[in-house]
Amino acid sequence: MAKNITPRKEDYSKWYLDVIQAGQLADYAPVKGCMVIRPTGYAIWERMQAVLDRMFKETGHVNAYFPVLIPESFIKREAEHIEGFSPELAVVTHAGGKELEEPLVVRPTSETVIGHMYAQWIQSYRDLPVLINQWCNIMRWEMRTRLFLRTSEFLWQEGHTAHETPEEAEEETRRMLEIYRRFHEDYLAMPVIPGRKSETEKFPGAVRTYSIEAMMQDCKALQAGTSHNLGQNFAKAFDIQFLGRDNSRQFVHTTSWGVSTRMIGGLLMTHSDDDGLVLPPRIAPVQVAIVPLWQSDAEQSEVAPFAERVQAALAERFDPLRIKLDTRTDLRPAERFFYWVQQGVPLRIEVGPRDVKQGQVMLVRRDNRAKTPVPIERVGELAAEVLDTMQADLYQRAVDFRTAHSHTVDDYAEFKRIIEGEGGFVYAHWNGKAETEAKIKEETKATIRCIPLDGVQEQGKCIVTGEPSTRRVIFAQAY
RNA sequence: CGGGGUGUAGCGCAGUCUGGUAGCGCGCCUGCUUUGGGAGCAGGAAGUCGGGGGUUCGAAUCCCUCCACCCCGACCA
Repeated sequence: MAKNITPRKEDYSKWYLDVIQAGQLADYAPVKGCMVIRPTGYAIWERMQAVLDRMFKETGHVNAYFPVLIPESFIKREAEHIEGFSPELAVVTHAGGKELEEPLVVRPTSETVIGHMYAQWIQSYRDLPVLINQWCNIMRWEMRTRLFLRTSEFLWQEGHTAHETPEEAEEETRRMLEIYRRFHEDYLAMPVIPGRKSETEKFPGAVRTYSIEAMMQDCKALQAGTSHNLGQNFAKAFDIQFLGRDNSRQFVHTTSWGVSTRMIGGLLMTHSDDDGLVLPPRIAPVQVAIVPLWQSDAEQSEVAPFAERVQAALAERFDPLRIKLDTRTDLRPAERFFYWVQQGVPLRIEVGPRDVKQGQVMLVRRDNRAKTPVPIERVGELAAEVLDTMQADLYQRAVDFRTAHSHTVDDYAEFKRIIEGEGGFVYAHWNGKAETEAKIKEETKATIRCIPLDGVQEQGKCIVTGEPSTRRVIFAQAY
């Protein structure tokens, strides 16, 4: 049984790696900073993809694919973009046995190459909006890496849209942020705070960057998704012009938005415990594991068909591919139980000779280990109920955790005490200046996570300089 | 790039100071007993001790050199 249900804050990094190992999700690759995602880890990504892809399509987006190699000159076209990305580019200089005339950059993001294509595709306002998404891998040669949270190569989706007016672009940027919020809260059971990034933290080349910010179990913040209003910056750099309704040539307004395999890391650091993964039912690749128990052949002949009946009953209500019947005989029951615990499967159904006699099965929740005997006639219905409850409980538990570690602070000394102590989110007034932000980061390692969208207007004084401020921003140490 | 640390069996480590037959735990293989919460007993396989050079009768251990990785900063979805 679990000795520690919530991970210890000290050596949280080690705990995190242990969870990944326990769940057999990923390994470090031979190339520094890159990772191999194993089938169990990839299945989680596939679930995320499936749900998000549907949400994108419901909002009118379509998928396409652009090349992994980008001419170096493309990256250089937008001044902020090249400045932001050049330190972390991987560059191909040789191919076909000789040196290339122009080096090719392994995409760190695709605004440039997509902008290049949009310039050719878009001629008229009738061509707008363009609403394209791409599922792909990208590479950013980060100095320090961490499985899922920050690897040199990672999988993500990047949406790139082009619009006729600034209003439409802003609306799109906010719409996609809202989709990310819904996905995280409804599926991943991760409460997030949607907000705007400060100038310092925004995407290189963006006019405005929005993000959703989550709190991990060690009270550090994780930027879980971003949505950028790129204004006309990339349109001007790549000459994406169209003939408007008034017969004038205009630059389009573009957006980009993305979430990545980092979400898997965030999921682990939100819900998992010392025994391994805890996956919310709606995102879990395997929702139910049925573990039949028998010793003798006689017991097997009773229990096996009973377990299959359970499987069939569940298949009527759940995706059959997300139900596993664990008939392994080379592992003892305790080992099979623990295997599914480590994998984070939300619901385990134990079926033994005692249950068969009573016409029942035992439902066991992953998160709180609660066991409930249920009659086989109602197993599908009650399993679904337990999963719904568990989904809601996980979300509420995360909300409560975040609430317990959020503070409203007006005094810089207290600010420092909290940030350097237990950590968490600190809501404080700020004068809006980058130098103040830099000073706070320098002194406390805390950065402005976001300016919350639902923040209230109030008169206050900057926590450092005492200058007037009209709204609070969220400070936290971040991954 | 700055500061700190580690390279010994698949994984985690001891042994290094004080040179003398390569060790422990987990995992793996075989057999028996177990089996409603991470098994027990017995047997077994597996290591050019990060690479190269030097000192020595003899080097995982001492010296020189190179390499790799990890942690803390700067960078970041």
